[in-house]
Amino acid sequence: MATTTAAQQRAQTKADYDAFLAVCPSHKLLERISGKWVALILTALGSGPDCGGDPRPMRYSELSRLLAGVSQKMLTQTLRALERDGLISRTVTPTVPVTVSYELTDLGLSMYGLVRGLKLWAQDHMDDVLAHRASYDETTA
Amino acid sequence: MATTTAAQQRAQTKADYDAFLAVCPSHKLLERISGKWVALILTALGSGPDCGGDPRPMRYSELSRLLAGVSQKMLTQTLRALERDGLISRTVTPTVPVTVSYELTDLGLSMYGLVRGLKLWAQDHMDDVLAHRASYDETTA
DNA sequence: GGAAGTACGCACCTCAAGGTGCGTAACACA
DNA sequence: TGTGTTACGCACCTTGAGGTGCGTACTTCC
Repeated sequence: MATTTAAQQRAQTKADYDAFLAVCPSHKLLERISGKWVALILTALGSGPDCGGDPRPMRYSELSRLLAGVSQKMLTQTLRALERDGLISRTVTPTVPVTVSYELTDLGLSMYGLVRGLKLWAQDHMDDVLAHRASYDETTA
Repeated sequence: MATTTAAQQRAQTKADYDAFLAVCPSHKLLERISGKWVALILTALGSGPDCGGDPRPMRYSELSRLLAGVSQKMLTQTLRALERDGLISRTVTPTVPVTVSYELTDLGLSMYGLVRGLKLWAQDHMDDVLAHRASYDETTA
């Protein structure tokens, strides 16, 4: 058959789209930023422990205490991933027990700006969203 | 024992933090926006099929063809969730085969602005990130 | 008469993100 | 002697987001 069926056509289109998604920069950004602890870490490093100050380097144990819910494994894993992407820098000081501190790079600071934008939008509009959600559930139930 | 041990103290702090995360608006926003197809749908409805135009209502089948990778189940599920949150509106026209069209609400349009911000950042900085990632992998391997 | 479109619902399955728990080497403090 | 801290590595396990496939009720086109 020289003619392609509609099904074949759809499969091809879908494959093309998947390939597009695999290289799409926006998609990769969402993958990074949507990690469960990424935004929390960026915010901590970008605005200090009180979430209202200036960017400041922090130690591993300090982050661990601040983000009390994070497991050590996930904290390490997330920090490594952010360092890999050039968003934070890792500094080891060989004191008696080793001291490791993490700091936002310029690129990381720029991404923190994005996260802060998300936070501001959430503060402004998220209660609207939750109100809609509640009323939807009410009328549907 | 009247004194709390260090372990008990940590457990309490972690419980408090988990409770905080459960109601944190920013966290809820991230949960919504990081769905695999959410940003794609918002972008489609917010800037037309060519990703460069104006907001425009679209039919279910039109979205399905545009986002060629999405399964019918996920498309329906995501649209429902967005409708539940008051971000899009669903309109049913009882033609011969039913016609359903989806459109951004004002709230959804506002969230689309956020997504567009993410897209612009990605276009500007994501190759930096990927470059860092590649060089990190190179020196580590 | 078989294929295709319209907008889904439902049941089942996979896979990876994230969590849990244990071990470390060297030291301080009680 | 035992508990705590520092910054992890490693092995195992759970959970849920997302995917796959099938069915529908009606119609139109080739």
